Amino acid sequence: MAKAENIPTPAVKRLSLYLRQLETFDAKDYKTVSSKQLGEALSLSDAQVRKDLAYFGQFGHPGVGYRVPELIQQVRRIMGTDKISKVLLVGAGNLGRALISFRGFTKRGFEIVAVFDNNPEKIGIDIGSVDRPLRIKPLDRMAEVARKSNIRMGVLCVPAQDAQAVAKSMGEAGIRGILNFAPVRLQVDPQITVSSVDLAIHLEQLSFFLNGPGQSA
Amino acid sequence: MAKAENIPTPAVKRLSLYLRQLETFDAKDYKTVSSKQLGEALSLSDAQVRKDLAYFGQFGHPGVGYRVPELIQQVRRIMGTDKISKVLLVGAGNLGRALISFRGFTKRGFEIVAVFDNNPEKIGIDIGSVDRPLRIKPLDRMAEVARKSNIRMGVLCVPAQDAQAVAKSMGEAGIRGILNFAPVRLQVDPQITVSSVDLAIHLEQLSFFLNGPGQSA
DNA sequence: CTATGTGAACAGCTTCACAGCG
DNA sequence: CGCTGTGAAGCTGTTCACATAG
Repeated sequence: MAKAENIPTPAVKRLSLYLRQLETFDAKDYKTVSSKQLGEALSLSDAQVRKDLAYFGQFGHPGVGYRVPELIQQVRRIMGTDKISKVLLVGAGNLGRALISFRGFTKRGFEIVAVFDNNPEKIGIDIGSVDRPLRIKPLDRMAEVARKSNIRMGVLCVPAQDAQAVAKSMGEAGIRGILNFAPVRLQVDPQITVSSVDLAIHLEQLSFFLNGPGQSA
Repeated sequence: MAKAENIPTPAVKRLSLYLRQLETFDAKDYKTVSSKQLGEALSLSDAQVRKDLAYFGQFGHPGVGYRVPELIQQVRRIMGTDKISKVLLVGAGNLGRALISFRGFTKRGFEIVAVFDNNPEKIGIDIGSVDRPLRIKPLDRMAEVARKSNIRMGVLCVPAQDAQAVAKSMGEAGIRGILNFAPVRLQVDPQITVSSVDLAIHLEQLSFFLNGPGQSA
């Protein structure tokens, strides 16, 4: 019923959580699951779960709950992770290399297929797993490679001072979604979606709750 | 005026952003900055900036703006990052090792002082920078080390299936804030604060906006 | 009788608009 | 005058409670 435009952003975020939890239930051979069960596993109210899922369609069966494999398929389709998405990565530093080896991306339908860096000492080096190595390419080849392989998502893990420039290049290379690890607010064209992960900020949040105002210590 | 309890969570998150932006202005030798300037740099409204800062105290000077160095100090104090916080890390996999080498933590007042893993092949190995190596210790020594060094924050980057058990151990070791990279909802005692970073979910978010409903392609 | 989907009530956050201070 | 701090208004998201379907 809901037509994609009125869906609250928090609901979209939780959709990923539902998928993961559904997969866990599926692995345990649950055939159906109720909004209550799903909610308890994720610390959400049952009403929240129902309302969220209802934004995307009518998946539930009154008196029964949600059929697990069916809902998994639906959610994957909605999120576009029913097919594998090719991803490029820019910045072969510590974090970049860790992300290339990160299994979690592959598990959820993302494959890093190209790596770029502008450090001459890194270009040409193979990184990643031995069985499927990735050769680091110079940044100026990004547009060419992205277009040829039709890559539309990119991971950005270069130093903060380079991030804005690289984001611009990514846009010009046809990248439409950027996962940004640099601690800056990227200015990009409106058709490009940016999702930022700021590692230090998360620690600062913890610090606030531990050391901030209202603490006895 | 506001007494720490009524502060909206989003405002606390933005406080980190303000600090970072203020430091940028400070590096450019700005003496004062207005809520408008701060807001523009972070894509926030000026009213938002003023309201957020006002939750934590009266820092502004009417007709002038905010004095940059003064506000930096205040915000650091509020967040508890005016002093260096010791942090331990559990899980010396790819991500863990990348985080240990990550400069961003140090820059913002966090120092990783101990690393734990339960893989016998890793225990005893030195990782991190050559000048200040960290020797990987077995998990069962965590409580001892944490108490001796008075460590209250921890980074958790073990595989999903081990995360809950390790989180429990961290609680028992006196850790009060956990930065969790495992894709699970951790169940912890209420006095423990958890902040989770789920890398795959961020990519899924991008996928939704790129490949999800309402896309022409 | 069980569990969904959903309008209505509620809560929380953001924006507005302006009084007040330097 | 310029810019902050803040009640009031507005908006977005969450919870409630119930009609409805199996």
